[in-house]
Amino acid sequence: MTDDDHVFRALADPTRRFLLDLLFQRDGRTLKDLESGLAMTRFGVMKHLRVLEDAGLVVTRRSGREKLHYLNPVPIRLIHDRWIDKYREREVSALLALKADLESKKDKPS
Amino acid sequence: MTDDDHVFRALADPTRRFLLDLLFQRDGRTLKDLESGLAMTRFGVMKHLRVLEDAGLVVTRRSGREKLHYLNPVPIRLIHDRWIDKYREREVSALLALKADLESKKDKPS
DNA sequence: ACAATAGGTGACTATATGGTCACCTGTCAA
DNA sequence: TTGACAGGTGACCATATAGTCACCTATTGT
Repeated sequence: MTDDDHVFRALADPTRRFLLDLLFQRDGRTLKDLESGLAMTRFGVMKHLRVLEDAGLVVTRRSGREKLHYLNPVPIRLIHDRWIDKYREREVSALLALKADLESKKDKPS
Repeated sequence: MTDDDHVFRALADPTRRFLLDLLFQRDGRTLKDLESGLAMTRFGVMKHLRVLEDAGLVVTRRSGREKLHYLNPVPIRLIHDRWIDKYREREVSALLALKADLESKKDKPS
């Protein structure tokens, strides 16, 4: 439908989210590299990377016979801005900070 | 699969994103209210709201025979924090601010 | 040159998903 | 109390999607 539709459909699959996690840790990976971390054939991973690229969540650069993949955070940020205004952002940040605080105290109680 | 899976699958559908848009504009709406804005039967809308509620993107409160729906921004924020660290956040914010600046100048050229 | 390597395409199957309908439950107002 | 109203359930069908495979192209190193 619209353009952002690609982004959300791309994020709907757990394998694709895991690929983004891998690229979040370290950019510029090749298909072979990414494939090795997944219990799936090369073709499946390639299809997923194609979807991510069409969505603009991953950008690529060719280097010889290799294709390097990079994470593009812009679409993620736009999702955030769509449903979180300045008012809600303050609320949510405070809430999550409080939660993180409680979690840390649970780990090492005084 | 995991818990956040519900969130991303919920966001994958354009109708559900539109429902979030409606709740972003104004909270506390009833099913009848939301249904009236969509070219779909009541049952379709109800299914979508159910998915959003299971994902935690929408929270509800009963009031007599009505059920009021509210937007919960927390899962959205968690998506953001998953793939945007402090470093990338500065980059992206600057980029989007620049883009917004160019757009505004395109609208009313000096 | 040529074998190995990295990536790519189109077709196919099983399953998941969106949407509708017939029918049911609980609540409000005259 | 009884009809209208808001919401809910389970089954059903058409389509979209994930994953695999046979087969193909381009680049590298020896």
